[in-house]
Amino acid sequence: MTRDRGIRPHHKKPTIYDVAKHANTSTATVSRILNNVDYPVSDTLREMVLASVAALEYTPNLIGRQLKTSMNKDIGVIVPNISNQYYPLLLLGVEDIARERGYNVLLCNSHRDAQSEKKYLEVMYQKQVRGIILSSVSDDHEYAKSLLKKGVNIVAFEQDIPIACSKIHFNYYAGGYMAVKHLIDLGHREIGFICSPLSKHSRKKVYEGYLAAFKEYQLPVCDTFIFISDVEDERNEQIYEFKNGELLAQRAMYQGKLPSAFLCINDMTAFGVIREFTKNGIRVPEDISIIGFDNIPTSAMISPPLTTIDQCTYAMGAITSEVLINKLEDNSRENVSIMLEPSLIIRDSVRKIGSRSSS
Amino acid sequence: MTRDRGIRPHHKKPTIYDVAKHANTSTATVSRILNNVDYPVSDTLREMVLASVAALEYTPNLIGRQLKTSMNKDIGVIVPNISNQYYPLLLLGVEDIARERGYNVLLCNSHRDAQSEKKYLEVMYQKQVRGIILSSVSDDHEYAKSLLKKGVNIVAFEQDIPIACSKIHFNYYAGGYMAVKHLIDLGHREIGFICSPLSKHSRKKVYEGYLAAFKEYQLPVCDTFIFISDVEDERNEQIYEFKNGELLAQRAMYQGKLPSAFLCINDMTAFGVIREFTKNGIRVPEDISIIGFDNIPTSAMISPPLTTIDQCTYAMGAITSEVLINKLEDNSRENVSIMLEPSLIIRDSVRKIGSRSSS
DNA sequence: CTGAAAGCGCTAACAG
DNA sequence: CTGTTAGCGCTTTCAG
Repeated sequence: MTRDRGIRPHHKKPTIYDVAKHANTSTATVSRILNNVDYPVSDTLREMVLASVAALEYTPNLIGRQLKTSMNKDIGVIVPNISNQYYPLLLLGVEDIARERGYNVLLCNSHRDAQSEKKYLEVMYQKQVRGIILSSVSDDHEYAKSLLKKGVNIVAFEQDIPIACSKIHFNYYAGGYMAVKHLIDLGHREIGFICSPLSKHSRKKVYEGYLAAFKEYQLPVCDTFIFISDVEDERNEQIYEFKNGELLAQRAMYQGKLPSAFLCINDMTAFGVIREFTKNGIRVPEDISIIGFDNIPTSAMISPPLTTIDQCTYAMGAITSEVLINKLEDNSRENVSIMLEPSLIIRDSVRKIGSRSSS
Repeated sequence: MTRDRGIRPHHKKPTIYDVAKHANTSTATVSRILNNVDYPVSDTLREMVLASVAALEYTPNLIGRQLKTSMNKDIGVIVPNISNQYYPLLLLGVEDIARERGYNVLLCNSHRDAQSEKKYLEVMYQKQVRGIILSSVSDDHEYAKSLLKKGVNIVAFEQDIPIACSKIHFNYYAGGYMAVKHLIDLGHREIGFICSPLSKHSRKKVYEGYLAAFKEYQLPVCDTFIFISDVEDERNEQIYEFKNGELLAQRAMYQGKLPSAFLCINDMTAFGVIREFTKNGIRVPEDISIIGFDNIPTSAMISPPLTTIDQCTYAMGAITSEVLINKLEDNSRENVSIMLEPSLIIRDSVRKIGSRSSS
């Protein structure tokens, strides 16, 4: 006997039972029709059910369905902070692919707090999310590891996390190298480096690439042109990077001699550097060339438009999303480790210099 | 008799039944302990249950809980496009309050497509989301209205949507007025306006405020200084606004006489205007003053730092979130309509001019 | 203080 | 082709 739910109060949402009753059929039939399974249903019934669905304004309850099927179509994304211009682009890539394949995105900002990160991971797990894109800030990977063991799929975004999952990397080393090579090709020999603390893997790699280019061209590295700050402000990284650029540019100026070009660890820092130089009458690129890193959207919109290294952020997001969803839909897939390559975006903040700059 | 689920395969997640069995008690007790309800439970049992939870690494399944309780702790947010610098800030405000009050955010980018918007609304409804923050792009409000009728709470963000819900507005009119007043106070008399099409309410209001200030000061509006483009590109608004600024600045230059100052409809447009002028040897603010609108983060980081109207985006997000959650937790609350006021951010892109500029 | 059992809305055997 | 029914994991009466 069908369960009798009695009269449903008016404010309650209609369920599949209501539809079945209204169409004089069973919930099984309704479910079959609604899910478009290739299961034979008579046209008469189909029409009636569809009519009832419309009449009752019935909408399936995904919670009920999920409880039954354990089919979850969400992917969780944890990023440090979406107000950093970098992440929205990433997210857009993730979301576009997700939508294409029928997934929804659950976004969480960890605010660079390991506590928050863990809490969000927990919530996602409790919500039965089966796939997570993690741009982790935590040093403690135990929880992520345990999720993996529990069958959650994780794709690590831009980090060397010692857990067995797919990883999406960016070749920062090549980016640093490429930037310096470009400068050298344009005649620069004294090339400085402006950077926030080398506490992050990405920064270290850019720096290594920077050094490698000198070696490759058998050019001397001049330590006095390397400015690396030693304090970090995790709370407000955008402003921080900018201010850091200002500060180090100032320090460089006070020191006396300037190189003919600077590589900045990211575009935001480059903005600060350019601002500080401009303020002091040092023109970019006439007096000094600046090259950034990241290619955030605004880098094309400042004066002068910034020459920079593109990180193909959107594409990274799209690929990350794809790797994760592929795994979700075919668990036999192997974990992969993908590294994306930089490309040089030439704009107006670097100039060619004819001769070796006087020393 | 308790349902016997038999032996649970190893890969399956432990359920509350497993915990109960392991602790030699009932699911009711486990549930009570886990939910911290003030229900008397003996210390012995509590300890045993907690031990079992730990031993089995049990994590409650929120889907089961939600199906039972109809308690959903998500709030949906639909924005046009998060890659616009404006929205991440908004979202951060929304999320901070949400987290504080135990809610999670479901983010969706409508990409300014009414179809997408509706689809996301549907998905949210199906997921039993009870509260939605909607920055709508659709002209068809029928679906939103129907959701309202079905008990979903909606807060409309920055738009005059004809449905009975709470609304959060920004006083664009006052912003436009304030910007022009600032310019006038600094001696400017010929003040131009650069804007994308007046198809949006916000732009119209800024324009009205712009005009109102002239009236207030009994100054003539000079139509030849007003540049409003007539094509819109919804797909890539950031770049579009920038290019629009470049284009209209160019048009202004070709036309011959320039005003002493321009109000730009948003910071991105101002970036384009500044870029175009700078490229052509017209200095900001020495030769022409520029004031923006929005106060996006990068507006402080360009050269010169942009004087602009602050839209307190983060605060708007926080308030929106609060209004929504208040309603969710106390449905007797009345709908409110809140308007936030602009404030002037003085930086370096506007200069004082001593005398009336020669005509 | 504790436990049995009834469902929340849905799908999918399984039996006609 | 159609319908009955057993749960998915959880909370919460209700009865001890």
